[in-house]
Amino acid sequence: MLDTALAMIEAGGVGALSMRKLAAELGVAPSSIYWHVGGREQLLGRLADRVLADLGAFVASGDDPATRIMSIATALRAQIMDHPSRLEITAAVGRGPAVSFPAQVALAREVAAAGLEGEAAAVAVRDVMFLVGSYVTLGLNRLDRERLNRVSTRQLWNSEPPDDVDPAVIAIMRAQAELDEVFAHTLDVLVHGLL
Amino acid sequence: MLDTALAMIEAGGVGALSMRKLAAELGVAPSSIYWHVGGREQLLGRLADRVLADLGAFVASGDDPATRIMSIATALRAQIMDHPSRLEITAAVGRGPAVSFPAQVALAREVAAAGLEGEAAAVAVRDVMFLVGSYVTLGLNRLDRERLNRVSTRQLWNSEPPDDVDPAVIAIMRAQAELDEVFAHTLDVLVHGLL
DNA sequence: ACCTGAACACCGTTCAAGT
DNA sequence: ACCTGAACACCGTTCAAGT
Repeated sequence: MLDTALAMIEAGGVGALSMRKLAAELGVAPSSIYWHVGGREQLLGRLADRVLADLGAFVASGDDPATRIMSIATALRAQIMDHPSRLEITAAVGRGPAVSFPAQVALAREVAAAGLEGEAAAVAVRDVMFLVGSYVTLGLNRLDRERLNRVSTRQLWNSEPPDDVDPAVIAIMRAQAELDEVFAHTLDVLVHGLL
Repeated sequence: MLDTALAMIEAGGVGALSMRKLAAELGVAPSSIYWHVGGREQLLGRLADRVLADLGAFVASGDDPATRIMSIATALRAQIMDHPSRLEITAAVGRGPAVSFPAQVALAREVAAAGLEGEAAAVAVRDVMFLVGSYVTLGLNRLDRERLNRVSTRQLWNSEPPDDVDPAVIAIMRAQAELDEVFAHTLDVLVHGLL
């Protein structure tokens, strides 16, 4: 039953998990599910337990400290964006941050290896973690609205170009912004600034 | 009617806007609303038009370029976090990014004033805008789950402290992370790194 | 111990019928 | 032109009743 629920979520997001549909899928009355797990919230809680239980450890790669730190941040983001339903599930029960804990610990080690201590080290870990966290949240929000015909700011740079801004800049702002690239660049600047 | 709908959203988020409740509030049959606006999505669309129509311009403050750029980023974030329903509404109809357009233009001006040109300028605008955007998204997600008893990573640093990490770092990680502070620090490092 | 049927209180949306 | 009532197809949840 947990597997069936997971499959529904993986197919259409947490919103696609319906108690009645799940019951139908299992060939059982909706009320039967309530006897077993006790409601939608608890069902998601069980799934969250599972997700958090098989969270892998993180290994940094690269030679210099900056590269190693960036490798962890990038790996965490990739891990989540590759399996968005995992974070969706934990977030739905208010345990989203827990997903990042192993990465946070790995990051703390690398930051120490880079020579940072005490508050400077903690601040570095936090800045990087929140950068990943916020970019991931943004990425998931985008997935949610993928089908909607969005009005991006790109279109606005096209339809209402300000006349006192460098045309070269306007031209670039009109192009598609790749979230991956923006993240990578920001991470680069941030990490080098922190060390 | 748009005002009543807006009031409902401001009180409990976009999720709290129910066609039937809105009808009841107006003392009218649900089907009457459909005659006027044609459905929930179009109602939100109308509200989004309104929000986007009275978007104010941005004025930078401060003397040096870095401060001025940061002032815009901070102001945009504050503006959204102060009136989360505005972004919620535009985001619900896939026009969330449009909210940041005036700030984006202001930012482009300041970046140019700071001496950046062409791609370097565009990259700077983008990095800063996405930082704000991602932090705002994270902030709104938090608002959504405010009532849920969240398991933060702080608690995990407490219950499962890794033994090979500097105790001083662990102590700080256990403390409450203020989103505002993390954002401000990351923005500072990023902007100075970009210029 | 486990499952069902029926009910309750909700949704968004449509549409023939009224005025 | 504007509004209603009734209906349809959904939700999550509860609970007495069955086996």
